[in-house]
Amino acid sequence: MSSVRVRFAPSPTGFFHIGSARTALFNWLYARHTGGTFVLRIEDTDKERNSEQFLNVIYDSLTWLGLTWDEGPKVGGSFGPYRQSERADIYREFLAKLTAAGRTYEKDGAIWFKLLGERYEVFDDHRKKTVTKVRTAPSVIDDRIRGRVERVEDEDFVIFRSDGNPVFHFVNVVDDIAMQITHVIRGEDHLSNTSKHVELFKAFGAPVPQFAHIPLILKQNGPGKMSKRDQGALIEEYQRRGYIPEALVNFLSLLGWNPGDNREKMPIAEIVRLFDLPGVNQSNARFDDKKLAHMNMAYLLELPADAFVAKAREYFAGQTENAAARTALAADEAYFREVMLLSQPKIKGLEELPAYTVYFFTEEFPIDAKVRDKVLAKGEPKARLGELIEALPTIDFSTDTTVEDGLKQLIAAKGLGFGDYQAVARLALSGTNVGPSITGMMRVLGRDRVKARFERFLAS
RNA sequence: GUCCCCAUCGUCUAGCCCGGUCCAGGACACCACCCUUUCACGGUGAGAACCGGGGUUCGAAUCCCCGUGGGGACGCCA
Repeated sequence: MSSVRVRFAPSPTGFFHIGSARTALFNWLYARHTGGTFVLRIEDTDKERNSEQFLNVIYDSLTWLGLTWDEGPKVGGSFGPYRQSERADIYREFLAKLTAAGRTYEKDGAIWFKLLGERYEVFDDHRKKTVTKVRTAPSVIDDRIRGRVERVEDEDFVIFRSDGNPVFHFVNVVDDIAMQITHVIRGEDHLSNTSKHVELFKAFGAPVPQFAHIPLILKQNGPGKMSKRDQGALIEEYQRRGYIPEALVNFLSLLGWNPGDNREKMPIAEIVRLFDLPGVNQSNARFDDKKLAHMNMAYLLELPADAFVAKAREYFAGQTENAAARTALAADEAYFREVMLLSQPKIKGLEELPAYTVYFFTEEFPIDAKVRDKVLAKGEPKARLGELIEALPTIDFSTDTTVEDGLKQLIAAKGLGFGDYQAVARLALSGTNVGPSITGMMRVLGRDRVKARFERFLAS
């Protein structure tokens, strides 16, 4: 194990979103790439806005994505506790050090961090008030992604609120020191905070960690960075919609990073092998759900049969509000499997499955009126269906190929084309014009059900 | 307003560090065609970009400067 220690430090103040997941992923990737340690630390110092529900969403989402942490809540570690709400003593201790060094003062009931340098007053246009500034040397940040960044930190800031709770900048730095974090990999929105953090590290006499500020993910439509309210922003939404976590991770890894060649779909082990901080882009990336969906389809397509059926079953089980899903789940297991495998090469996402397969599980499936009119308008579809019914006893239903052979014999005998039978048979069987191959459909439905549906359609 | 970051097809990006191999490559999306038993998958092809202006240089997507544009920060939120 290398000496690299990175941390992902979310605060449970809202649902877990894409941007947070990507930050977690890049930390995780760096830890795995270097053989280092990935620490999960919960920054829950703002008692007003935290909730256990959001905390569980963080655990669930990280676990679902496969971003397992080496130290943190649930798994422990030698630098715990890993929830800041449980580290009050540590913060008091560190505060005492700062106070002993003469770097703090009290104002309005809060404790402030005192910058070193000459003080002067100036009117701040933006905040519309007079503020006290300090002449300080610029903080130099040697960022592993941005390069050298200079920023002047010229105002004292609060480190303990008047309610006695420590503030983000303080706990963040204290914990990075206490947990011996070597690399701080976080969103670029923190770049301007970094000078505060550097001043604190220095005041503590602690080594400043390596910083790596990754680009932000911008919302797909409209200006600004992606926020929790945006369409498609929440990880749990993808979980609910049956996305393959590996596909989401693969997609996320490509938002701001690439392997240096044209490859996109890659196993996670390969991403881990190639990932490094200097390879991360400096510019923000716009989220593109179409590309994500495409990646998901690619993963779905190559899932082994057992895995696909298991995923499908899991997805259906989660759709408790969906009548089609409930009905499908109640069906015979082997039959369910056949239906799913027939559909696997056809769908773009698991969420299509209940509607896509509804007619396999019930006789009460909807008939698409437009398709019906279209099919009925051409040729003599009902006559063809009658011929099919006659031929049914001679068709071998054991495999797709035998069904196909049977159909071909009929077609040859009548001197017609496949298309003359396909559309009407499909309509009678499924009520629509999209679906798996007609031969596979017939085989899975079975002779009796096929016959009944053909006859019912003729009678209608 | 101040400070910081960024800038290649509509989008994600390769190329930039180490100027010439780039009339700029790949992917998603879109369009056309092919495959086909519907719908997809797949295949082939088309359209589509170096933000603008200066400079350095024999030569700049690549280096420098200035604009402009985009993003972020400026909380007793994190």
